[in-house]
Amino acid sequence: MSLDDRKSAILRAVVMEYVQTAQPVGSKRIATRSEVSVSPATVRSELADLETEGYLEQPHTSAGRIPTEKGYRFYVDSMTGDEAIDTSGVARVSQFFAAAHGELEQMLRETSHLLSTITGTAAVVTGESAPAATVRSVQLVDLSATVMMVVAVTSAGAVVKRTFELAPTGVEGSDLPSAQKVLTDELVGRPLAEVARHTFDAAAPGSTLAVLAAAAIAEGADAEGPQVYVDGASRIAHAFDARETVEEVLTLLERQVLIVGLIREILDGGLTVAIGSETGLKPLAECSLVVAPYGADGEPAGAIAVLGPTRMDYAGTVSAVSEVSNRLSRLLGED
Amino acid sequence: MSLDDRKSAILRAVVMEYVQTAQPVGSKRIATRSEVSVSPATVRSELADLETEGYLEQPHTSAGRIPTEKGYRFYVDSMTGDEAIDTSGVARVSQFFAAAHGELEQMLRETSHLLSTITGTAAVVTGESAPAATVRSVQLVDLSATVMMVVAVTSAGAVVKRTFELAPTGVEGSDLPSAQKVLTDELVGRPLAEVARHTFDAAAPGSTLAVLAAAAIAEGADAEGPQVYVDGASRIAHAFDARETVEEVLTLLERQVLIVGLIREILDGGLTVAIGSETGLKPLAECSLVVAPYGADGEPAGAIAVLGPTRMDYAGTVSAVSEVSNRLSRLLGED
DNA sequence: GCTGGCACTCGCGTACACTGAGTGCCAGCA
DNA sequence: TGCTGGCACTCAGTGTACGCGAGTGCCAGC
Repeated sequence: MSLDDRKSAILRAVVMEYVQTAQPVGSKRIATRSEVSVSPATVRSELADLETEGYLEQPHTSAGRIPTEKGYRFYVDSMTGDEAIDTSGVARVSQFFAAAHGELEQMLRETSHLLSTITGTAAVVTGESAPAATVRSVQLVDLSATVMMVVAVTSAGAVVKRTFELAPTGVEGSDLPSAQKVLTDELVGRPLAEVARHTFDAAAPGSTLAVLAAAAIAEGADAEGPQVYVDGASRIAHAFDARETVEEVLTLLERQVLIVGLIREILDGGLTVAIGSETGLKPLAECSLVVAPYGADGEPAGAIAVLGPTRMDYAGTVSAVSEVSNRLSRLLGED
Repeated sequence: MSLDDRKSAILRAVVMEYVQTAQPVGSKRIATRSEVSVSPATVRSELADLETEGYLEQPHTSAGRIPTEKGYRFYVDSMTGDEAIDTSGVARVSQFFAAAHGELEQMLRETSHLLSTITGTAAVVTGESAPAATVRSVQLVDLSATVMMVVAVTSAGAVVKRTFELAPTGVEGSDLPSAQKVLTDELVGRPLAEVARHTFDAAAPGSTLAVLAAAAIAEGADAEGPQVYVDGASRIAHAFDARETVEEVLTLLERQVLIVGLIREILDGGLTVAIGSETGLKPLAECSLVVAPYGADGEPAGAIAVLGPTRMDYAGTVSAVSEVSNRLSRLLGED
């Protein structure tokens, strides 16, 4: 069911006005906007239609209209990309990525901060999942007589580390050099996910220590958990009146596994907007999520997301997320 | 200025009652508690005294009393350790540390979660500061033709990593083995803080690459930032009515550098309680902070802290923080 | 088909009285 | 001297009444 031009313009005007003022918007205010040049009475008639069609709702009889999820959805779907181009936001993104350097993790952390600052709400950046990468280097380090640490670097530049105890197993720490050689020879080049089930030649010197170390790497990779960088959670407190809502949303943001799953669920090839119940989570009934993947050369490496109230600046947020995702992908592609 | 027994008992009763109910407490309720067996009129007279002495205040004339910072301070100073022993909390701490194993970082993260769950408010765990440790191992890894990564492990088991580019410097990646040897020979055993100003023999093969790598390590150690694990920030939303306060406190919790500085500032050898303005930060005017150091064999390794409203369960929180700090220290001492 | 006009609805803010928890003070009692 | 019951007083919070005004739906007329 599509809307005629005037209805569409009015609906879009309602959304923009409501997003900006957080107040139910009435016919008079719409009529004075430039997009529609008709009288308030005409607008009222259109508003009534839009309400019966489910795009708008009235908090109470004598109030203006506010968009429903369906209304926001129409607005988002009808965005052309040229509304409210926040040049300062884009400029900040450019500036950030021009100056970006150094560690991937730190950069992702800063990216989430950037997104949060630009959009004025909470931002999440997801790092790549480790298991896909291959082992690039393995290093054994003895921390004490009985404790060893194994550090593996993956082709993606991620570091997996884990300490393990020698004492209960009776393995000699003096096997370190030979175990080091076994590990390097046998694991480098293999996918991280295969390390757990790799079998070593039991006859080779240092192989028992190598087995322990390999197991530790596998454990470390599992325990690592998802890489998630959340920033601007405090801004959620700004967005909602009900402290209960604030608490629920914040709690969700703390459950990183949930967030990662949610983003993965919503992600759909490109930039996606999930509005209210579309997120599939009860605590997010009043929230919207804008997600986009990033990665070099079409290989998805992770995702960036912005979480705000349904009443959010979709145009600005989408352009910010899109810009960050593009620049981030390009940067990764350079390496 | 010390208080006589009855005044002290009444003040303590007011604090306990207010912490529990969040309501200004009146003379009648105090009189019906078991600690004091006098009439409400007598209690009123004492309350009036306590108010003029600055331990209590009245929100308005016809309301009960609530403790001032001075009142809370007296209460905390007069705690003997045997009030409201939350056995279930201590049991959970025991259980947690009995099952604890594996990576230090992950354990600290889980520790902050534990503290937050037990105390019902926000918890912070600080990791050790890297610069103090010495270098235990250095590993060079080539990620691509032009990008290298250097990974250093410290004696404390911390990993410092950093990528750096070869391209602009014209350094050959083929020098890797010799640079690896130079780095290992010259850096292992030295404090991490000294790596930045170490000079290499320019004549040695691979020394230019080694210089780059050493600089990268130093950068990585700096960029690492403080290790901070915050959990239960969402519970702050529960503690305050004013969304403004919530936002300020949450923002503070996001500024990890601030938190670390704050904790270091407050920490004073042992378990310390900072009440309201004692924290020295405006946004925390209505908060209290319970901090305690941990570390093996008297060597401080970090700190744990609980951040809640001034109206918090001091007895329970102090016992939880104390228990966690002890168990954590003991666990670290075992290694 | 758009518009101005009109009657209607209803949330919100103000005013006001009432209630009740809690206080300070005082006279009397042990 | 110190505790207690009694009493007048204060004042936040609550409920009711009411006018205002923003906003609506409907309709006759251009």
